[in-house]
Amino acid sequence: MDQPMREIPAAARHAIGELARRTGVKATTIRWYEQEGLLPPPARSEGGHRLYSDDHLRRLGFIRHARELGFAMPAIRTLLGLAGRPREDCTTAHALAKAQIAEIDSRLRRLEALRTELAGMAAACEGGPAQDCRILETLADFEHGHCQHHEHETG
Amino acid sequence: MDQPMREIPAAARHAIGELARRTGVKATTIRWYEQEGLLPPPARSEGGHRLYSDDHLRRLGFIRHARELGFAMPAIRTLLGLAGRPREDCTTAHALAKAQIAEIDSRLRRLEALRTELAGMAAACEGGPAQDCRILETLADFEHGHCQHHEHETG
DNA sequence: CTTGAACCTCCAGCCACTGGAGGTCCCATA
DNA sequence: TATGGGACCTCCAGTGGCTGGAGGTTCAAG
Repeated sequence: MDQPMREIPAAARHAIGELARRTGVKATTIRWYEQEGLLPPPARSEGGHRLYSDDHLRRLGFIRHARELGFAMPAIRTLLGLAGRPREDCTTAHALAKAQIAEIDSRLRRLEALRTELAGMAAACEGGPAQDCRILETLADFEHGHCQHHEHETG
Repeated sequence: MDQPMREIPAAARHAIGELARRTGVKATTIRWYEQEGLLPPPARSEGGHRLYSDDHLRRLGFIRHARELGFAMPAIRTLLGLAGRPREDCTTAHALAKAQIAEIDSRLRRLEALRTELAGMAAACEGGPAQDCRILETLADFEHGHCQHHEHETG
């Protein structure tokens, strides 16, 4: 009997392109994460190519997932740190998640308001020359809503 | 009788700070708009301070309003151009507004999905040590959703 | 005339990457 | 073993839409 069990998976070596393919994070971005200290520097081949372990793969997946959920980099750093200290209480993670939800809620409200206003503008416009266009008119009404919504989001 | 009518309002001169106060756009941003060609260079005082006309004020209001609605700079340039050619058909404005609505709709859908996932994570976590934290667990599940949502928005 | 707020220019920095230039390495096939 | 071409390397500049600071000048009120 051969003994394939001795090959522990965590030691597998993956090129950057493979990591990119498997996580959906571009190779350039992976290198940038390394530079920023989010991902530890991997081993290198003799020629200098990066060789990643399964730990790298997992960590990168964690980062990607957190990014997709809209967590900012500082929050991700915190979460990564916490994930690496399993005995610590997870209150921080909880707080970060709640803050993220609150952030998303505020964006949702803002976007819904924008949507309503845009839809109103678009519906009011009946075509024809620009001088009669309700869209342009509404935009030009610069006094409008000046004090109502100065929470800025840009979209 | 004096003749105050001769003082046409469009010729009034406003300092950059006044423009900033009245439009809610910071002075630095106003200067930057000028640099980017969104706002024409205003007159200057002898000492070099910018002196804006009411036309500037209106144009800046237009820009601010469009920005608040989430239009990107290129779209704003187009809208400004259109607003300056009143005889032209406003189809372009209509199309831009519709595109903006579509963009907002897509962001809304994405944010709603994120909200759902985050809320689920937060609800599943019952506190305790990080090693049992469902939030961290979910984040670490890097295979998760890899193929479902690769429209990226980052929140 | 003095004060100090407002203004000026220039330039660097923010976030989270992205892309290009110019070169090197790896490995599958002939 | 040679070769071709794709994957990889580093370095650096650019993206959008501003923002802030340094260091100096001007303006208007008192």
